Amino acid sequence: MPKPGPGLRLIDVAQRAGVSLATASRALAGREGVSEEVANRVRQVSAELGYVANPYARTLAGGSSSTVGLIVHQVDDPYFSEIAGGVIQLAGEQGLLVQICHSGRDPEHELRQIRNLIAQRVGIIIVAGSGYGDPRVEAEARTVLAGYQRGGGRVAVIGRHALGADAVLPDNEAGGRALGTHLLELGHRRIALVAGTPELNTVIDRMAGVAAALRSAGLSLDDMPIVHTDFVREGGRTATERILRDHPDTTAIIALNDAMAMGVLAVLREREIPVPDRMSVVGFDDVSVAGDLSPSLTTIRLPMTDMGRMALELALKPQSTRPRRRSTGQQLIVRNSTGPAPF
Amino acid sequence: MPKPGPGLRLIDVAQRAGVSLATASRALAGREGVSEEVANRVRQVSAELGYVANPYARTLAGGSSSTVGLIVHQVDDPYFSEIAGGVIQLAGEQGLLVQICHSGRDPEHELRQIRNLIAQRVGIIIVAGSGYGDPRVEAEARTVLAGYQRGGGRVAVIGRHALGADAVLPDNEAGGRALGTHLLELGHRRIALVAGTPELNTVIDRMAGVAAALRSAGLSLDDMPIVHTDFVREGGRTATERILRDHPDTTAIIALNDAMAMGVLAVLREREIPVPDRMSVVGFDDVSVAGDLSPSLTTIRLPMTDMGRMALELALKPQSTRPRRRSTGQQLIVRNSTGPAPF
DNA sequence: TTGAAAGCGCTAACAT
DNA sequence: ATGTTAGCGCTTTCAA
Repeated sequence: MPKPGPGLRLIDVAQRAGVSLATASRALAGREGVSEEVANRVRQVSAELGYVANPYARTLAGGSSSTVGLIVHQVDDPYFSEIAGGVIQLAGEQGLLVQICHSGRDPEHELRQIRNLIAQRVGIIIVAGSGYGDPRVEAEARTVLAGYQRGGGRVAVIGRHALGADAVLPDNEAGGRALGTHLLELGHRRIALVAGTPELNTVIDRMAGVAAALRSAGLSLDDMPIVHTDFVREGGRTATERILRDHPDTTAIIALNDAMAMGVLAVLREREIPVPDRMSVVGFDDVSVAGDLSPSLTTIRLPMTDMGRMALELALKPQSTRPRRRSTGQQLIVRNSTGPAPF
Repeated sequence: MPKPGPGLRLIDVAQRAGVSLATASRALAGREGVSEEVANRVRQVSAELGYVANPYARTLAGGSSSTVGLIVHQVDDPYFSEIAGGVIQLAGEQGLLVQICHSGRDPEHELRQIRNLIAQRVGIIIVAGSGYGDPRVEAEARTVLAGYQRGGGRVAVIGRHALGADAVLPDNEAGGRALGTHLLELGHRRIALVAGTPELNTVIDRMAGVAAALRSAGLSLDDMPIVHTDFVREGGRTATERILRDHPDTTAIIALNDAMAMGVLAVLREREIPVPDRMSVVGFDDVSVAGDLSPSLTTIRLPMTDMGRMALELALKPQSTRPRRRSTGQQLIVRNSTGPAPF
């Protein structure tokens, strides 16, 4: 609908520079086959005129698309909004535009979004958010992305290993272990796990870390109550209610992300169960509000903004023969939601 | 770079359906000039084949671009991430893609982003975030957007009136008044204002509301300490420190957004100043964590997600002769950060 | 090193 | 109601 905006076309630049369309194109794209002198003149004229290529024409003609597609569960979930912030930041520096869409943590819907982005001919796709334990669920996405990559598209994923693409991997297992160790050191033995739905890889990995920590202390995760609910705040609420009802002697709750931890804290506050005096609570992610909660939350810090940047960085490099992997590191942040076991 | 993805073109659909390119185009676009019967057949075939139009070709040929550009201060600021969530939600329902970029609350940078989006030929531009009191600062953006709209582009803004476009306007003044009234009713008389930078319209409007409430009680904002700092969490911290130092007898602090309120609460917590017993605190926006803070925050609720949806709704309607305006409503949410004045 | 010309896949006049 | 055709602005062979 919008008419030619600036209305400035490459041919205008070419004419002013006294060269042909082809030469102008080559000069601006920095391709070779143009003398330095002519190339400079063209670039100069282009800058003076404030010329910006029409991306539709460019892409249609076979040039590469300068937009990156980003799929997140929900942008208004702080974990994802921080990742998105990182992607947008770096994209801005590189002159790229970012298209964001929601997967709603639904593999079907996610697949649809991936297809959509491919149909939109974005040049880069970044998929953020946990993968699914069941490989069949992701098989199709993997296939589609493989085709896309074969066609020259670049893909990077955050927090999933099974997609055959460059990956930024949060240290979920190490983080889980750090949380478990922290609580054990405080003397807790009756620890409940507020976990997201068990199909999520993130949940599986974080649980494995906790299990490892328990094992080192001669304990087993199998003896602890584990409640699987949605991987969001409300899930944390539900799970906590169930734990308080079925395992009233629990002294510590591990929530596998900060969103769930917020739900946990909310229920404990309503029931007037003192944290950490009667119940310790830990989260995972260290979203930016974690330190402002009531009480401030002990959690594992993941560098979400950097993870977004890293993913785009990977995608910006030429494709490698084998998928690259970058792990993020993690750090235990002890705040006021954890204390010694009451008994 | 990415090759034809599915490689499916409109002509393929047309052939399979046994019609011409033009007919297929008309049928899929829902334009008239095609018999119901043929149109259905084409749509059927298209669906079966999983055809998705190449948006670059479509836009280049003069069709309307199906992407909407959204400019926010920062996506990882909850206020904006919720707005973005609303926009993306509705966009998804409409089959549109959303390109997000950051303005960084810098008018120059914002202007650059607007230009960029126009150059990218997006069909719709949504600008979220406060405008600037000084009309000159926005004059250029206004001009650029006017040109864009003349060319058929659609624009909607959130939280600013001076851009000559359809606008979603938060009830900042009414909200400010509600906050002032609430504190006055609790008996507070020494109220300090933690305000964002005074160039922001949002700040000006919210302050005006507070001033009105005070006036109704025979008081004046001029007699209260007002500290202008950055409109973010850190600004709230700085301002609070200054207030505690210079006006130790203050009994209530009005922060003009929740981010600042979080900074206020953080400082009070560190100084062990009891909230609300010694100091009441209110915020503005009701970001989703407001209820989980320590203590939970009394604030003004704005329907951010809906505001995002509303903005896109406005932009989806054909342009009207005069800019449309929708106000959002607001609601005082009383939580645990406010209580009776201690003296 | 440079230019001319053939598309990329679609929409929109213009014919029929 | 349907088909034909001329572009949209660019990249990229292919010639010169």
